[in-house]
Amino acid sequence: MKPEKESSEKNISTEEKIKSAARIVFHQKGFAAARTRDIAEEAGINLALLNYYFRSKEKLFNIVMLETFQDFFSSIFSVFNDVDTSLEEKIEKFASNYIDLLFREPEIPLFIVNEIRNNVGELMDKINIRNSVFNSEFVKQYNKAIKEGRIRNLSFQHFMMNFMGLLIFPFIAKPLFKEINGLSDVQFNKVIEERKQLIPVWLKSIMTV
Amino acid sequence: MKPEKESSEKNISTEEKIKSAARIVFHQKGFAAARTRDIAEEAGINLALLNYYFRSKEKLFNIVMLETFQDFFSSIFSVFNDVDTSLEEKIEKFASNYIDLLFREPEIPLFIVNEIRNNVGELMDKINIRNSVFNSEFVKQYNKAIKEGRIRNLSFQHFMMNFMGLLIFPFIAKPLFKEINGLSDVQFNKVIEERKQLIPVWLKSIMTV
DNA sequence: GTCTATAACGTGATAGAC
DNA sequence: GTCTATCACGTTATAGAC
Repeated sequence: MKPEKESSEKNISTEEKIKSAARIVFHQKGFAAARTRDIAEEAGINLALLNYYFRSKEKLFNIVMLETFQDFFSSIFSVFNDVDTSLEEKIEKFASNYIDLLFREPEIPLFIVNEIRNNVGELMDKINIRNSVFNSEFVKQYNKAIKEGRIRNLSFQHFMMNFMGLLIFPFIAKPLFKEINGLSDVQFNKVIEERKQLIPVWLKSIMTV
Repeated sequence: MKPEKESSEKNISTEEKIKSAARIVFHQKGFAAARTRDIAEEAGINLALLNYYFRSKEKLFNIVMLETFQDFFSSIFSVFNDVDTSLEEKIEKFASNYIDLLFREPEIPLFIVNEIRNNVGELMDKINIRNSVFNSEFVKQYNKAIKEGRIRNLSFQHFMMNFMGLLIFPFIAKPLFKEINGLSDVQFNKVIEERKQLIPVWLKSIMTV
């Protein structure tokens, strides 16, 4: 009775409708606060169909979560593994690309961070992010630059915390920053836009102090 | 029937027991995923007592949230408004104090950021953080330093995003950093401990580039 | 004030008609 | 495949005895 190998247009379309509705609702509310009824409504379908296609809320969530992670991290590694760019160019390109990505999907960082905490391990194994990072062209170039004395001998751990903190945290704490500085959405985005250029400059100054 | 002005030892003690149990559970799981049964069990009391003292899960949550915010932000402003320290000293002291605070209560940043998003406004008004920041001694010193040309003309918005991002983000993304770098809890804490000294140095180099 | 028992409700999931 | 109606269960909240 499960629609496993079906390929009629209508079938695929409905399944995708549910999945993309689930992305929206889960990203916004997290697993616990999201209701299957919200997802069904967002998708414009009946609640029963959700269970027909995905069997349970949890199974649907796991699919959404895994896809979100893969999307999010694959966009990182495409820049990190480009063999034709220097370390400095990678940093600039990454900052710019990543901020664009966060403009498009600003809820993802908080979603990822929350659900990692509730999952720990089970998920991490599936995407094996550790190896992807350490075998990347970026890390090789980073270590080479240190060996050649071109940048300060700062552990990659600190570098990553700095880079991600500077890029991602403003999105995570967006409502707080907006309130403190009295910014509209447009003004906030303008401040973030400036950071595309600023963050690489700041990182460079940190690395060469 | 409500225990409004009661002051017998036993009464206060039970109310406090529930509230501090609620802090623990809410901080860990957020509002939606926390169950009143968890809180009652954590407090070592009967579930009915929770409703007797606080009327509802939501009312209890609002109290916990407000107190958490006040604790968290008041610890900021005590450093920011010390008139006897320089800008540089405030940055050093704040970094050190704040990291110690986060060691003690590492779930708070994620809790705050999540619940601000689900609340927006209603909560912000109550603590009026905007005025507290802009009237602080810290901001005055920051602007004075710019006017005197001692530091770069970088808007306070960016400075705050940088400072908070460098300090707080590692705690928010702790499981991710631990996994990527293959760190134990002890090793992770050691890395963070190093940042107490490093972050002020980095900020200074950013501000004088 | 504190407990047990239970009501009232919301939510995930399924049966069965079409 | 899609819908309506309903079940089954977990959770919040309350009534009432002590």
